[in-house]
Amino acid sequence: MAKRHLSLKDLATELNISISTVSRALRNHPDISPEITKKVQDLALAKNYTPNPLAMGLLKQETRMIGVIVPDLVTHFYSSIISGIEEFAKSRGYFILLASSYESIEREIESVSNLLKARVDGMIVCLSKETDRFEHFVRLIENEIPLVFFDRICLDDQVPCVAIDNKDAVEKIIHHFHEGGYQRIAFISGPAHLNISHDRVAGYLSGLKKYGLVFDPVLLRPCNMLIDEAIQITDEWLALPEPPDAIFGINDMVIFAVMQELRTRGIKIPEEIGVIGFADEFHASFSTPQLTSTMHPTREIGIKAAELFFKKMDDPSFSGTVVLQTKLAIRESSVRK
Amino acid sequence: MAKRHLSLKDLATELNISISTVSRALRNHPDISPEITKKVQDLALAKNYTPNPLAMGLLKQETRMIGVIVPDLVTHFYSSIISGIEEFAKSRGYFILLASSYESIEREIESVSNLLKARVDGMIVCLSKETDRFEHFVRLIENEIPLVFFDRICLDDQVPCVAIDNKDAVEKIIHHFHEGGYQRIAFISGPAHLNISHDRVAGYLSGLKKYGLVFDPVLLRPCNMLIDEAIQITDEWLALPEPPDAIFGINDMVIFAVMQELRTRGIKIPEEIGVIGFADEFHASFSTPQLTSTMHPTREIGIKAAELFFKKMDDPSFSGTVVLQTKLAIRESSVRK
DNA sequence: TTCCTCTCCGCAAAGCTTTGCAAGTAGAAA
DNA sequence: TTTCTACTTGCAAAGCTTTGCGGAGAGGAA
Repeated sequence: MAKRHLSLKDLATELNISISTVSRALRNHPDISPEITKKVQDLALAKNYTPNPLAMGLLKQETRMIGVIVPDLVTHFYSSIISGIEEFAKSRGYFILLASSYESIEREIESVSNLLKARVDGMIVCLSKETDRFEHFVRLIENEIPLVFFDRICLDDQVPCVAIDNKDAVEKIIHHFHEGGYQRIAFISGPAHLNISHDRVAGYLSGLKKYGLVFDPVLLRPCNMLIDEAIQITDEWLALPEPPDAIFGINDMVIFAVMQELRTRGIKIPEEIGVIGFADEFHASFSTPQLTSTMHPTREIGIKAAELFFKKMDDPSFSGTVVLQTKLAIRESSVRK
Repeated sequence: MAKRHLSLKDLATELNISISTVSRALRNHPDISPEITKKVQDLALAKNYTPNPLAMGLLKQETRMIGVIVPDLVTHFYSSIISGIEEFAKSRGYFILLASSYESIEREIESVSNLLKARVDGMIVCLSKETDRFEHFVRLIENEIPLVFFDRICLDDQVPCVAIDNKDAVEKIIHHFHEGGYQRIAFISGPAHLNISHDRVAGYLSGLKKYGLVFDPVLLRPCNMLIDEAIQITDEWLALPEPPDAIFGINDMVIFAVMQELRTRGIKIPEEIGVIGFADEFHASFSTPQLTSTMHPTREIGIKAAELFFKKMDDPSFSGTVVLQTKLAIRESSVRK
């Protein structure tokens, strides 16, 4: 199809000198005379020569590509993080090879394998919601392939991770609800094996305790992050003799589903039930009522993850988790008039 | 850093045969005896050998990577299309190299250049909103590098394109408003040089005519797709002696800004002003009131774009625009009770 | 004049794969 | 026994770049 790209050989032929001289001239090697150097560089510029990354990669044993695996591409949370990673990577001359696990561990494993086949220099990953075993990542570690996790993390004793302060984030939510006079705070959590779930549950328990609220096991429900499930749970709570007066959930999906269900049933937010989500600016601001939510520093997460990635490249023994703080953006859905 | 990947040489050394024999054995070449073939394949499987794409690329003059340039990564519209492209590409054994133009023509040009340096086999692109000159793409065409545009397109006499039926989409909107008794329909369009703008304007004009509505130039405003601008335009319309009774806009951003402004001013949707957007399911369904909107077949756009890409690879002379139909999802924001 | 020392440039290998061609062995035919 | 065919396998080049090392030429010193 495409015409062949220009190579050193082409330049060398045109100038009637050897390939190695051209190569050296382009890198300003002192062995090469100023005249030839100039002639070569001028021609390269005029003809728009760029070195062939395949050849370089073969030689240097690197592709300058980072594999990025996310649960999905369309959720704002992930696309924003990807955007951050991409920006930082680009500044270092690296490209991103994107793969989606579609929240499935099988496809996650497949993605790891595909990226490996593509010879990426390393990977930045957010676990799928199903991921409760990690052999596919252990294999990477054993082969000393740089790896970084973000948000949903594991193996953090060996792998650099970027996470938010999940416990603190939930305590902030409890605090805010408590201040507004809400008493029975319900939490739709995620799959138990995910760090974001149990860290947030920890925050839920410690938060309740801290503010002298009673823990009712009925009001803590794990879920698989599906809309129908969230609606189902909401229904069950509303059927309780003592239903909750506040609900928060583990992500956008879940909490918007709750809001819609409450609205369908004519339950007023925030008067009857206060609602808080983990959502992004755009969604939260344009919903009605505007949604109080924990704001993730998404772009920062991406940039930090990329930063750790390069650190890991330089120092294979590097690990440790960077914890970023969240901010509770208080809007209408949790503030009674 | 990472340990070297396994190569044919490693297998050859281990089996005490030549590299070429290993290569042939893996591809079931008839010249190789069944015993050796089996031995090689077993070892390759056991050791998890995968061919080095850099070497293959160098040899075959292809990278099996497609460069994808979008205005941004975080808008659902684009991420969903990317997801579609990725899926189709993966099924063909291709990877995607992602780049964002951030709606800037300079960064778009830079991205084209970066992807070229990375030696992608071709590109799939959605123009930035600023893009009103196309030399950077003409250069690709001249070098016979496969190129496909989607949504915001140009050079469609030489480049395969995927677009939606913009004119028809807007006519549907006008039709629906008209049926609901709305008379003064206002349209916040986009930059004049984009096809999506002028095609939709064409639909606006033909739609008004078709349904016997008067065209008032004041109610057709181009904008640069910024929130503040949309709010500003809304304000100006509301200050008119005869304000519009229906508004639709060129994308999510714009129309949510309008809704928020109307809400701030206590103007009832859809009773006083009907509103329709070009938005995605998720946003539209969870807003209040639920937003009537033109649904893009985003995933299909992505898949189709990828399909055309491969067609273009096979046949360099191929071009032509595939037009996909939209559907107007009627929800609350445009239906008076 | 002869030898030494710079200066400047080219050869060749390595990194990995595919593939045309040459070469080897074994068996069969003469 | 000799020669030819058929069957297997290996050599080497190409695709592109970097770099150690060897070499050629020029100039100066002895």
